[in-house]
Amino acid sequence: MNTCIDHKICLEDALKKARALCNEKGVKFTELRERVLKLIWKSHTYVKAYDLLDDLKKIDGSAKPPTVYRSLDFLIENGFIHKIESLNAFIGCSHPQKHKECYFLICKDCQNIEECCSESLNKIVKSTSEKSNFKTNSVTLEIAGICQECVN
Amino acid sequence: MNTCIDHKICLEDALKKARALCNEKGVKFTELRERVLKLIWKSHTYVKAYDLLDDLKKIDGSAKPPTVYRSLDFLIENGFIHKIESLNAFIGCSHPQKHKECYFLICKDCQNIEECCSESLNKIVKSTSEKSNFKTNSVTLEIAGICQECVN
DNA sequence: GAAATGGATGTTATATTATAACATAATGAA
DNA sequence: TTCATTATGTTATAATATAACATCCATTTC
Repeated sequence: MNTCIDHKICLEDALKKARALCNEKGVKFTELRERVLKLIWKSHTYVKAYDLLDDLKKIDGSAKPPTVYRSLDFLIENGFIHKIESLNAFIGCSHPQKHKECYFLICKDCQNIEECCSESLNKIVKSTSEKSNFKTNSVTLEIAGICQECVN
Repeated sequence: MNTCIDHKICLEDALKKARALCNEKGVKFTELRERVLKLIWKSHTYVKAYDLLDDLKKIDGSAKPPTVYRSLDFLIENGFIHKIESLNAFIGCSHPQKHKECYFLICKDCQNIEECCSESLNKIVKSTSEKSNFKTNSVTLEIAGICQECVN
């Protein structure tokens, strides 16, 4: 369940964390990257790359696909956003400090995505795949359905 | 772990099951659809739509993207193949009779994909998402890594 | 058997998602 | 300052997927 009440706080929080982590890692949180992260955090709904591009163009008319995709790559690499594979879309990460395997609850009604972590679920997924003697590198777990708000 | 020894058997088995299920359901297993299913079952590695298209063109020079995508849609709808979201690729389903939620072990080395089912894992995923009062419709669980063969 | 129906396929065009390759600018280290 | 590196700009194109309309073909209904 999404606990966001004042979304300004989500946004500020995400930017603050990103700034801090970039500092810590010695990577650059450039104006462009910040802009893109802001646009992604406009809401809790997922965002498509070319919609981002349209938004960016309003600020900088010269923005082009690589402008967006490079920023997305940076933000993903550094754990500030996630790609939602089943939607070819992107969503802000709510805990980039302790970025690790998480899963996503994708509401088909309101397009909100909730990012969740479950240590026990992680363990079970890993141990299940290890039964097949499979060496796991990454797990994509995306659950589509209807969120609590929309069920009611 | 993939137990395929004689792949002809996998292929024949898949075709037989598809024929039987189409009969049962009263849907048409046309020549085109059979061709596409055969091409997908050429191996246990995942297949990309436009590679399929190239293969199809060798048989029927007039094949075009919709030719492939329509067959893929049919095969997915009827549970004969799966789409691998994290790869934009397709793979045959090894148990279309009792088609249900399964997960995929995707080897980044050999491109083989193993389809697995775990009733207990299913249950845990569902119950975990229900804790968020989320009404689950579909689960995408794709695990990338190195398969047993390739580890050795 | 003719006509009507609906599903499958053919065909053209285009939408959507993403990257390659090379040019230029900005930043920071030596 | 020069050099190296990283970031961004720019052009072009690759890769993935669907819309829309035409035609064909099988089945049924008369």
